[in-house]
Amino acid sequence: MTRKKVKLAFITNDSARKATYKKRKKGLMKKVNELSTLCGIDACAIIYSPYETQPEVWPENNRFQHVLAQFMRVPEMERSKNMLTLESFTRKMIIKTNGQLKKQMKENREKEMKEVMYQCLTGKGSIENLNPQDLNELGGLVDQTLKDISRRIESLKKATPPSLSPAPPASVGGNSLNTNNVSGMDGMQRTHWFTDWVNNPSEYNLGLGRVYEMTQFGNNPNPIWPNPYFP
Amino acid sequence: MTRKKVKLAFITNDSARKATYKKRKKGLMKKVNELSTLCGIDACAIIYSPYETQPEVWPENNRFQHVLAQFMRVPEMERSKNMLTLESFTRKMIIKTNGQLKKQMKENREKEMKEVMYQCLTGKGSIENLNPQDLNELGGLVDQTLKDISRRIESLKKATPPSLSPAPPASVGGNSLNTNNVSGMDGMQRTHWFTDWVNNPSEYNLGLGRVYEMTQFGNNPNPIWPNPYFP
DNA sequence: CACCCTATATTTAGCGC
DNA sequence: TGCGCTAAATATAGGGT
Repeated sequence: MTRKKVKLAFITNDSARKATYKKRKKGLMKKVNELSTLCGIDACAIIYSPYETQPEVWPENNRFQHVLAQFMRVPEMERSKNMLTLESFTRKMIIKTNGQLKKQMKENREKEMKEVMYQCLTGKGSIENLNPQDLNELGGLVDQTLKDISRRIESLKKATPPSLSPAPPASVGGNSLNTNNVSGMDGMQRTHWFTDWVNNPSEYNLGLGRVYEMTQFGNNPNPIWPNPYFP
Repeated sequence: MTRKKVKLAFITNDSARKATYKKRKKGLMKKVNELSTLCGIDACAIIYSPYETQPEVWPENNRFQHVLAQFMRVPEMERSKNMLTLESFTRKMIIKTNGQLKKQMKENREKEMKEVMYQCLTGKGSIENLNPQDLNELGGLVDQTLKDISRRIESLKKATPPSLSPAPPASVGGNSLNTNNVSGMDGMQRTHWFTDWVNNPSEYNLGLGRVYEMTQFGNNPNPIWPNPYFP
């Protein structure tokens, strides 16, 4: 594999150029969105490519209107014509994004399930309003987790026979654990995304960044048992 | 150091937000330029920030005109007003870029000097048209290089007493060396950049990417002596 | 062509000055 | 405020499917 550093120059190979175009356009759009979100500002990008019949406008099309309108007063008529362009673009985006969404929803479901389990263990939630299927899935998850715990206990027994608890730094209220692990739920993406997204499809590719594995349970490199959060 | 993964959300801390804004704006502009250059297409970005009085338009302002004009027919008057905006923006850019340029020119000079030396060694060039200062600098460089070579020879003597030449793979015409090293000059940026740049200041930050060290001489991790290019 | 994968290249948080 | 630095986080080129 020759992952070389490409020179900043026109790519002559047609297919390579197109591939790069697609990858980079996506990256660029993401960046524009990030900048705009992180800093609470308006920004937009316009891309003219031979690969698309419509100019690729960007981010958050509602904002785009705002930005551009502010930049140069556009006659009403022109503006409405613009709207149409954006609509078709958005429609395409929705199709494109569908695949990602599906996968994401599956991952999210797993995460939610884990959170439910976690909540139950800490007495902060109940399973009363779960439907049969959910309960079934939750059951499987609990089983798996118990197995993981047993395994962990066994390995600890072997490693440090006398003390079963190499106890973490310490503990009133259990806030001693690395916050990154315990409240790792922060990064969780919920299924109601879908609703948000339907209402605001302008969130290109759903703003789905990389989704990180939860680290509370399972075979993570940083197991956190013994865990002060456990009663 | 806690280089954490920032959440994609508005940064509340004012100074942090501004810092991020600046860094990311720069990155974004660079990306727009790269996309446009690599794929030979027109693209632009517009950023509205509270940190600047002027909307931050972007890349290649001449192209920008083209793109935007194509996107929506702008009345002549509006367009010229726009020009003014872009001009002031460019002026600001020039100042901002000056620092980088200076540093870059210095690095470039060093690289050119090395190339001259290299050319001389391979009999492809001469020092006849160099001025006194250049010659002086070249002399210093040659001295330094000779010292480096001696040091390298000494270390090789110690390391492998019998054979002074752990000779690289092979050699008709010396094209056996890793092309990345020998023709590493490819990436060299020349001083006439300055001229190009003056004529086309729209090349934000001069398109100066990271500049890589040459690896032919000096204390690099991959010394290439014995070198078939040496007579 | 659209995706997936992964070795590398680039970008950028968070710091210290 | 801005800059340089470095560890991490991300983006991507090339190659497969």
